[in-house]
Amino acid sequence: MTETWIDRFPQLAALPAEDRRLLTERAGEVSLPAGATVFAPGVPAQSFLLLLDGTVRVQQVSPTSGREIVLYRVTGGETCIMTTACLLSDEAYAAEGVTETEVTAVGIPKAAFEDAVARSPGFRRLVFADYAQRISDLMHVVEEVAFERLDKRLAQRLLDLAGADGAVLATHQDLAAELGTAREVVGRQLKELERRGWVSLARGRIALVDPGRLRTLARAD
Amino acid sequence: MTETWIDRFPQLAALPAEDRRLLTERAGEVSLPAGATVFAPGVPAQSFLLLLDGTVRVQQVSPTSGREIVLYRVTGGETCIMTTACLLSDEAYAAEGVTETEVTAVGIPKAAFEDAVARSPGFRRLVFADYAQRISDLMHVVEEVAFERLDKRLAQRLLDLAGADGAVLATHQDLAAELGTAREVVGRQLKELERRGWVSLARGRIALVDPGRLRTLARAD
DNA sequence: AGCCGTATGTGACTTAGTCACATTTTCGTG
DNA sequence: CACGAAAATGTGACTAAGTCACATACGGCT
Repeated sequence: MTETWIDRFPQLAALPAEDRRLLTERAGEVSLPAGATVFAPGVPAQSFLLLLDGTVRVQQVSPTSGREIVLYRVTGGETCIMTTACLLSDEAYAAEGVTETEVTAVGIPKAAFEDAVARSPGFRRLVFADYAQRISDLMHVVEEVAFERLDKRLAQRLLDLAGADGAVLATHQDLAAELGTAREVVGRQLKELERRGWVSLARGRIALVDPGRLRTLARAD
Repeated sequence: MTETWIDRFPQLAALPAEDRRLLTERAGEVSLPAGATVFAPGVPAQSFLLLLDGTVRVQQVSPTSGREIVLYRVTGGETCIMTTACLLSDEAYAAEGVTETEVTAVGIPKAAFEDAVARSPGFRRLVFADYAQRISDLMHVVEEVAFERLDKRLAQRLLDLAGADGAVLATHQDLAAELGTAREVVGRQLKELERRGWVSLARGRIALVDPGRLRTLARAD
C-alpha cells in the first residue's frame, strides 16, 4: 500500500482501513502560496480542510476602526473549523484566514465529510477535538484582551513568535495586529523593553536580548 | 404517542421516528434551581445537555484579578457545548455556567449522544450548528472587548437586559461582570448616562428613560 | 432607632488608545 | 548614485479606561 497523507496523523492512521479509504478516496490535496486568503467574510467555503504543512493565521478585522486581532493559528494535522462551521451551518463569520507560509492541505468534499463523521468514531473525535481546541483558543483570547496588561501580552507574543535565532521578524504594525491594539502603543511598549535592555530594535526586527526577563514578565500576575 | 420534550424543537421533531426514539429512550429530564452551577473548571460533565426552559449564563473568570466577563447565554432549544466539548475531548475550560432562572433540561448520556451523532444527520446538524453559534458568539465578544468603546457596549447591554418595564435589575458590579470591566468604571459611565437624562438610577435598578438615544449610542461607529 | 451587609461614590493616579503629524529607512528607477 | 515613493517608526497632546484606597449611603432587620 502506498504512503498517503493520512499516515501522517496518528489519529487518522489508527482508523480502520475502511474508514481511511472513505477519506482518501474522495479527498484532494491542495497547495497554497504564502499570503493567500483561505477564507474571508462573504466567501463561502466548499470543503472541509485538513492542514498537512504550513500555518494559517485566523484573525478578526474590526468593521469600524480597521484594527485587527489574531485569534489563533492552524498548523499541520489540524483542521480549519471555520470552513467546517461555514460548511455545516451557514454562519457568517467576521474572521479571515491567511496562509503565513506555503501550505499544503487536504480538501474533503462536504458529502465525504458527512459520511466520515457518520461512519468513523475516530474521525468524529478528531473533528470535535478540533472544535474544542478552537473554543479554548478563543476563550484564551477573550481572557487576555479583557484582563491582561499589554506589556505582559506583548512579552508573551514576542516569545511565541521568536525564531531559532531569538529574533522576531515583524513590524510594530504586525505586532499591534497580533494583540488587537494600535501601532503607536506597541512602539512605546517596545521602546520601554529596549530601555530595560530586554530587546533590541531594528526596522522590522526585534531581537530578544533577555528572554528570561521577558518570560518572567509574561508570567507575572 | 405521548408528547415529549423532543416535540418542542422543530429540528428534532422533524427527525425520523427511529432517530427520535434513539434520543428519548436514553435521555433523562433534569431540573435546576436559579443560581446553580451547571459546569465549572475542574468539574467534569457527564452528559450532553439540551435546554428546555430557562437560561444559563456562561462566563469566564479571570484567574488573576478576579474579574469576570459574560461570554454568552444558552436558552431553550440550545445545547450547552461546553459540556459537550468536555465530554468529547477532555479540554479544560476556564469558563463556568450558572443558571439565571430555574432551568429544565434533557441530559443525554455520552454513549447515546455518540450514537445519535453517528446515526442521525439531523441531530448532527443541530450539534454542529450550536458549535458554530457559540464560536460566532465568542468572536463577537472578542470584537467588542478589543475594539468597541465602553459606553457603546454598556448601552447595548442595558437594552439587552431590560425587562418589559424598561428597567434593568442589576448592580453596577453585575454590569461590570457582563462587560468584563470594573465596577467603578460602570458607575461613572452610568452617571454620565444619567446626566444626559437617558437613564435614571436607583440601587440595583437602572430605568431606561430614553431607549432611543441608547440605541443610537449602541449603534454608533 | 440602631446595626450590618451590600451598593455606590470619589479623587488621584496609571495604563491604554487616538489623532495628527514629523522623521527615518529602504528600495527601485532613471 | 541620486531621487522619490512607500513603508516603518517617532512624538506630543489628548481622551478613555482601569486601579487603588477609601468614604458614604441605603435597605432591611431586630
